[in-house]
Amino acid sequence: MTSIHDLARETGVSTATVSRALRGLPRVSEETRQRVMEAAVRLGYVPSPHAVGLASGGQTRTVAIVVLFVTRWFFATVISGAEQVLRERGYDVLLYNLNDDEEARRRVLGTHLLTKRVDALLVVGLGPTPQEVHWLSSQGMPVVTVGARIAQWPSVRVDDELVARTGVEHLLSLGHRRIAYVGMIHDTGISLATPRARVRGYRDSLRDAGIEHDPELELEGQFTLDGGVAAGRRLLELSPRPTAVFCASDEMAFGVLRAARDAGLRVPEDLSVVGVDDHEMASFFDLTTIRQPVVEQGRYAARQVLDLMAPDRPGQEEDPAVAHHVELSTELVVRGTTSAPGPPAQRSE
Amino acid sequence: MTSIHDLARETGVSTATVSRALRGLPRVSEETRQRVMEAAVRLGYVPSPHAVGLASGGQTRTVAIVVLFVTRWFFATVISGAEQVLRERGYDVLLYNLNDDEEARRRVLGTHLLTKRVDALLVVGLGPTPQEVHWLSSQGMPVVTVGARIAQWPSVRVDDELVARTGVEHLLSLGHRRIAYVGMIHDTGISLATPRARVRGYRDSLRDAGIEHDPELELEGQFTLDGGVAAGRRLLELSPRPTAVFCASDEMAFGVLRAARDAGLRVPEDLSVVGVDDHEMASFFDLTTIRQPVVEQGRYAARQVLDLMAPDRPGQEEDPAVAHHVELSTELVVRGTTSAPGPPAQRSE
DNA sequence: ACCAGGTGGTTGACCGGTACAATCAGGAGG
DNA sequence: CCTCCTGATTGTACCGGTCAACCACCTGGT
Repeated sequence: MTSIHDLARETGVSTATVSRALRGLPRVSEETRQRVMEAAVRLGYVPSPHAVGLASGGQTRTVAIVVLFVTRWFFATVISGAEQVLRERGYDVLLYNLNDDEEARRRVLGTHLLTKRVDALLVVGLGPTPQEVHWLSSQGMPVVTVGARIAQWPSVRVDDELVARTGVEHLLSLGHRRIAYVGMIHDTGISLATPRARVRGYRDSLRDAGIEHDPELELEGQFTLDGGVAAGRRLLELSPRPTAVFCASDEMAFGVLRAARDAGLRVPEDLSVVGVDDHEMASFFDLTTIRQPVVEQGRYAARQVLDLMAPDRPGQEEDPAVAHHVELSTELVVRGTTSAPGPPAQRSE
Repeated sequence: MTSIHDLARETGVSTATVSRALRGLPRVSEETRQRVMEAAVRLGYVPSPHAVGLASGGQTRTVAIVVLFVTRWFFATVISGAEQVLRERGYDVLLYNLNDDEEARRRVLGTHLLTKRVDALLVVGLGPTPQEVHWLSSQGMPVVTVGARIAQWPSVRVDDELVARTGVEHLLSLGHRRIAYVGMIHDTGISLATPRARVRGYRDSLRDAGIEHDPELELEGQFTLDGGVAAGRRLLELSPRPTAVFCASDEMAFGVLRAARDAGLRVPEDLSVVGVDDHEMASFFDLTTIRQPVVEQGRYAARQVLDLMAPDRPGQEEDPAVAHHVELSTELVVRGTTSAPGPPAQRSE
């Protein structure tokens, strides 16, 4: 590997001059700069990131993004939004895919990041434990969360409780009274703020409408297609059957639709279904859903991370002590999977 | 930030001893080691990756993965497979999402990677230009490709030509003669080996069956859902209509199914559809498809990358001069979207 | 003719570790 | 009692850059 010293020898100037020439700093004659540049290209010179980092204050120009599942549409989309704005600003993205592995989570949040390979951290969809929050803060690591609200850190999210209320109230307004919930009920170890807020919204809406809470109607869906199918099946075995289902994600809603179809039920006549996300396939299934801006959440979070790292920019006059929580708005998209409940006993058998 | 010097002062030993104590090297008394460890924890010591890298031969323990679209199921899944095995071995993943941006591709493959932030490179789904190949090779960068075969570099792929043949021959064997192709026809700038091989396989199968090649039946699908819908629509306006479609990806196949449904056609009676991938939603649509092992391709590629970086391991007796090309096997999964063509003129109008 | 000030460039001290040669203390062996 | 050996530890030269201080030279004002 050719180093800056080789270039210096080659062009007959000092390493300092080479360094400045290459970085376009002043105090280098145009002629020298040309010579250096030429030599750099000719010898295929590439600066060592380690040396650069060491010498100039330890920046890595890298941001870590921690997600639960890269393969899930929501996460992949957030990543894609964030990656784009980070790359535009010259930052690289280090990806940690926890894959629901508690052990991996511990290592990543506890030890690996601490190795300071990274200037900042973007946590998507999982709420770090207070311990981890404390640890990362004490290391001076700038962190932004997406989908979870930690007091100390800026966050970007949607109002998950409102999301659930919107969905459930849509169903209530159509006349449904027996409304099921498919989502995540029990924590699987990795604590998720989102599912919890959504159940809460669901329950509150029902309560506000004077409907008693029926634990039988709350099902585990794991936020996956298959989880949705399984939940859907169990749901349809109940009697009386619910007339509507609110699913905490579109993917689970797809699963429920499938289960309904398999059971020979008509949607929406026999069963209304609402999802959350406006997944790229939602319109495909003609699914009524609560749309949330996903790429935007990624973009926004990335910008917050950048702000965090460059605290003093002109025109920014905010109190740095107050973490900035952004809540993006959501929107009910009514499509074909919801309608008023059909006549209660129209099935033949 | 506390450095190794602070620890040395704190414990009253030299930095050299601290370094060895922390890394578990011999020639350090157990007692000293304990003292150092304790101090490290107490002061929240974290070694600087830059310093480590600089001092010990410039390794970064980071592998870059370059993909076209993180949001696409195939890519996300490959990433997830690769990330897992890399992380197990202590490597981090730097993600570059090209997002079909020719400019970004140039920067990443041409300049950014060269900054040597990375020990190796995993390229998924795009074939670097000969120039880029040469450039990266000359920099001594280990590269493995997924889905494209570059002579100089190891690769992991499926036989895309065979994939297409399998699909088309399945349709031929059912009696179809007028078979359309939906995939990518024209390069969008970023050169893709996969789509090209699949068209080739499609054409060859038809030729072998003595069917003349009809350019009207080859449609651009962009490998997306929407692209599939659009292609499907155009397809169904043709007359005579094709009786079957081979789609180069499941996502496009979903789109075609949608278009068919919208047009009031029955699948498979009026139109047979075959996809490629066995996408997680394929069984959902009851789609006949050619399954390819996706996570495995990621895993396998990651292992190859690791081998490339650790050339001499016991039990490895291969010729290093010969790049290793792995071809994983695929499998036709027959589901409900294919059948013999229906009676040619059974439609009423 | 002399000094202020700007340009083009050099030197050497870091940055935070690693690695290797040298040192040192404390038995074992002769 | 001296030599040799061994395990523990230290000193210090790197690794490949950046940065501040310093220098020589030239120009122009007075």
